[in-house]
Amino acid sequence: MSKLQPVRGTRDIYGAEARNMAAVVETFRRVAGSYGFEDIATPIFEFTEVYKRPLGEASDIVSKEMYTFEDRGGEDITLRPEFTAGVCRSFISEGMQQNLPCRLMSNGPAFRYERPQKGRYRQFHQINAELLGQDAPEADVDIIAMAWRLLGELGLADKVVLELNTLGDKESRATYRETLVRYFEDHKGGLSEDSLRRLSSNPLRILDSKDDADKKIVATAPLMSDCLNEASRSFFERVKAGLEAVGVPYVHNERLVRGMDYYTHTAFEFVTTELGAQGTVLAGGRYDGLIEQLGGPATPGIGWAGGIERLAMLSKAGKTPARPIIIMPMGEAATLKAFEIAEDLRGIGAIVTSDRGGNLKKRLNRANKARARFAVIIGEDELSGGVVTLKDLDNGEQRQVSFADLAHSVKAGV
RNA sequence: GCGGGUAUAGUUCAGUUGGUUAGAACGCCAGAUUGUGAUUCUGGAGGCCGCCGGUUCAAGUCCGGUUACUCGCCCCA
Repeated sequence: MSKLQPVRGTRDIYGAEARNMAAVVETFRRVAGSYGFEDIATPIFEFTEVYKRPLGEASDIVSKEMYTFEDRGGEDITLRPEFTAGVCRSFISEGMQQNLPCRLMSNGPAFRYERPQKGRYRQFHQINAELLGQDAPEADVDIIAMAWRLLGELGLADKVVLELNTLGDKESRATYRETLVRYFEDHKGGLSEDSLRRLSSNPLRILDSKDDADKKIVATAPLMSDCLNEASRSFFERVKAGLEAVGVPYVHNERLVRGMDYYTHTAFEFVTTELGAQGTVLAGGRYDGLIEQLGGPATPGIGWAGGIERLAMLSKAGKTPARPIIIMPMGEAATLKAFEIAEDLRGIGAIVTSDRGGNLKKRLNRANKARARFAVIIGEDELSGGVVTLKDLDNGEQRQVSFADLAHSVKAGV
């Protein structure tokens, strides 16, 4: 008996989980707003080329994780696997270079065909921030400080560590890559199968390997910091100095690399040990060549993305909604009057629903399950007397209150 | 794509060395009040034991396959 269930790697989000995720998004929008970021909502699918080119043909995302299909018009379409490329496409399409810098925030689903795991889904949700048009390292500091503030407001300052690294500019990165490949070629015999594959596809990734044999070789591998040219070195120094000035703690992790090809200079990850293998909760970096690569005007950029599910699992920031008031009209005339009463109570900010079904016993029972604070009972007796019966569901006490006094009584918490 | 674990009621789980009508708790429904809940009492509904096949006189239980979930690898938010 195959049950009707959501597609593998997708799921229904409701209840406490939905509240926690909504709280992450709300906090993000408020915090990013305070740094001058404004909303942008780009389509959740784009022409495949938009993702393929910047991410790199050989990247895992492009080579095996994208949801790509041909639509009915024969267009090659891909569901967004990440936000940055789409936002940059939008920047170009809309001619935003006229008004730099752009501070753009967005949130929503992204799609990757991966094996699901705790904190990893095929449809997952991200918050995303991009700062376009500033090439100074202080922009990196701004955007990382914003992430740190967000994490703090989510109560995660103690659960998360900022790991920071630089990939250098194009030139430094190329030099390092060569140096590294040469080193690993000399130690080929000891490398794991995965790392041998990475040697040709993404040698920097080997630095991040969890294989014990690899780790030994990596331990004595040449460092990025030894291959940085002067410009890259001073860029990184200014990022670090800025972070210290603004009070964001970090650790320099020489082994931190990025999956996407388009990153340059600053790369960072906020990681936690509380989510098993999916420890990265928010990550990003600088991507100075990306917009040009997509065919736009050369424009520097830096941004990050945070996993909403992962942040929500850690922070549990969602609040249970305020307790409702439930109106229980008995009879036709009372039912009509109840509409008016309900609207009055909503007018003072209360959460109000009406329960018109079944006997009073059933309705009170349901009210109890709904965590209701008050029941407002209105039958023929009440109606003719111009009152309602206001019942406090915590202590069981009830009394008659006139229509005119009801809102006031409820507000006073009586 | 690769490896480990799990699959029994709406939910969380029991279920002996294979043995006949598969259980508990919570939840749900009804009754004990005709206009008074959350407590209490009584009763009830709800399971092709994930699916397919094999071994056996006999399978929820053993074996194989499959699917889903889950943990890890890969990769990533």
